[in-house]
Amino acid sequence: MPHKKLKLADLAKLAGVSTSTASRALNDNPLIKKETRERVQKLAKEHNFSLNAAASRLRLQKTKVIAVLINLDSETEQSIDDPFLLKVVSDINLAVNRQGYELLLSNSFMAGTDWYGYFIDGRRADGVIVVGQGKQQALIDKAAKAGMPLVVWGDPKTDADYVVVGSDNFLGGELAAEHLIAKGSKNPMFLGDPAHAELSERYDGFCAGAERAGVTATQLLKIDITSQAAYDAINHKLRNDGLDFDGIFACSDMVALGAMKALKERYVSIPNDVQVVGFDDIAMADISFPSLTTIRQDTRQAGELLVKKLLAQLSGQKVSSSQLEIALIERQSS
Amino acid sequence: MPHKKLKLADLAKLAGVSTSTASRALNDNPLIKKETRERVQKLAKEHNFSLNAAASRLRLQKTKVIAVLINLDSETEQSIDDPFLLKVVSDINLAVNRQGYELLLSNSFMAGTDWYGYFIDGRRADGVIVVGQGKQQALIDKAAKAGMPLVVWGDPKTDADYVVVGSDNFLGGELAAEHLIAKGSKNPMFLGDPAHAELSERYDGFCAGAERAGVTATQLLKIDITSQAAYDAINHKLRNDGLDFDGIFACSDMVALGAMKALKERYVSIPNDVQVVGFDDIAMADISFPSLTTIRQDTRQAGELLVKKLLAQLSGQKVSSSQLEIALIERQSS
DNA sequence: GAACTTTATGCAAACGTTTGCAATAGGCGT
DNA sequence: ACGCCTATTGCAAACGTTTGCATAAAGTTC
Repeated sequence: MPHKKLKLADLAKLAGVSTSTASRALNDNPLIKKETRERVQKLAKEHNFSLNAAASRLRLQKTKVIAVLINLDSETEQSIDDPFLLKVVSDINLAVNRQGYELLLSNSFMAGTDWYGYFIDGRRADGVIVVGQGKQQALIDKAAKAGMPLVVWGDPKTDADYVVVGSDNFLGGELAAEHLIAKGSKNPMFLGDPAHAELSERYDGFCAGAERAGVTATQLLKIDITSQAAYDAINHKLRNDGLDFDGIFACSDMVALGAMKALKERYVSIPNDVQVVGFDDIAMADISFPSLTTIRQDTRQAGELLVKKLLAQLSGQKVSSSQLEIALIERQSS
Repeated sequence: MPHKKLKLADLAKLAGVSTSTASRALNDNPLIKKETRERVQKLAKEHNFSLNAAASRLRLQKTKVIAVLINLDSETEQSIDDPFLLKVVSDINLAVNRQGYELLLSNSFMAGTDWYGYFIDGRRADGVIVVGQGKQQALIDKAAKAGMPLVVWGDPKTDADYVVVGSDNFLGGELAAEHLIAKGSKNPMFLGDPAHAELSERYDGFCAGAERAGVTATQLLKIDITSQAAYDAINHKLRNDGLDFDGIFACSDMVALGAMKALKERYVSIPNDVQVVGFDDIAMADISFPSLTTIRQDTRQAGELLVKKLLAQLSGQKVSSSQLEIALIERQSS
């Protein structure tokens, strides 16, 4: 039997009511007698009826869709391979669904530069969650100014007129520095690129924490934030400067893992010669050997909060940025 | 200036033409005089005009959306954390966009059990890509029988009446076995769970390859396919049986990494005492120490092919399952 | 029993596109 | 001048919901 597609009107006919009654019944509108409502709903289930979302959206001017815009750093079209970002997206997905919304996965390639037009005017989504501030702060600003319901995963200390949710990166840096020093490190080093908003917070926190713990001279090894770059940089540094550090605070776990590989290859003992602290707490942190001490970002709560704030905006409330709590997870690398 | 939302009719008025002409002009319909077309298009750009997707979909009965349905193995609602699956999704995303489609990220939580009704009747998507056959083969079958445009990422040897794209898992197993043995392994072991369709192929290939290379007695260590389970299982085995194997073919890189951690902790040298080969080639394979020899799955090509086949279905063509080529990437662990 | 309220339902318009068909205008051959 | 063809545009219907308003039936009050 070929699939016979029913519309609301057909369902209504089956139930012996008008289309309007059927519509209201499906929405559990108390205007309709309870008995009727249940009859219609039961019939809908039996026939696997589902509303035409396109028609519904057109009529309601609402999509019940949230777009997630992944802000790739690179200009070149390429897939995301940062496991942490993917984890964030995955947790957003869950939170979105839990609120009865659907998730449109997008990127600047599709959205172009006029995000408001594309998503909102185009009735593709009711609001947007931007993951990663990347280099497109200007576009985010523009969209926010146009009044687009918008929440950004990034550095919550960003001074902008849009809402940002992110971890307390400064505190994370502090914790890392204090931990390294408490574990005996005299020459801790920061590995990352303070040019990124979030990372600069981590670096500042790192310096502040170190100073407070009595270590004023911290090194900064500036690199692209990939594990490959970390690997190369540490190799290069060991060759040139020798082992003039005894602790590393890496700006992400992937960077930390890259650094550790270089250390291990050169028989630098972790944590005896060099202690390492990462950031994110991706799955690999626990599986690497030695396992990686790191600052955990609570992605589950992040997803929850991002969505909650976006929905609040949609219902007209004024919301503000906020920070997520973080925690140091101590493992073997320190 | 508050954002003034224009509809097609407004744009038409601006251009001094009728709505129908404007519509056709935007679609580059040659019925319309070239000059007029260009005028309308230019005007659209200037005013950041974008069509109301809801209205368009309603009228066209097409959404230009492809849904990606992530088939979680576990019953419990939880986020995906398998980096390989995420990579697949990410590459599908790119391929989808390249074809001018949008990507609806979904899961069984939203779609319920009547996928056809939800996605197709509900006009949420034109077709669905299922990632991971998981335990819901029945649901996939049902959707396929209902005539839903559908492509599955999984084991292409699956005998089902839906289209599957996946790697040549059998060949992967063979390559792994041959490589291990060529590198001197006498007692290679498979680490994984042959209950899964894809993994059973890998296991069968592994056995066949070993046999052909002259090793008839291969071990099988059956585990949940997580790195934690692998870690635990290897630890347990070393304690109970001692080191009675000298090669591991892990069913995935994550499993391999978990196993390697256990080996390293007990000072079993890789690759001297035990050689390890993984499967997938996730980013971590290269960064782990020692770096992991593995069978690379070409996720980029996978995304491309999945989308291509789905679109072919949409245009009424008959398509069949197909296998992706794989390659052994030799690194330090073997 | 008239006037009024309450409860339950139906009618019809509107959301913004796309497209078959009709219409207009100009060109050209006879 | 007439018919006919082509090129370009416009009219109006349709896609399937949702909802303000009208309606109808039934209950309540005086």
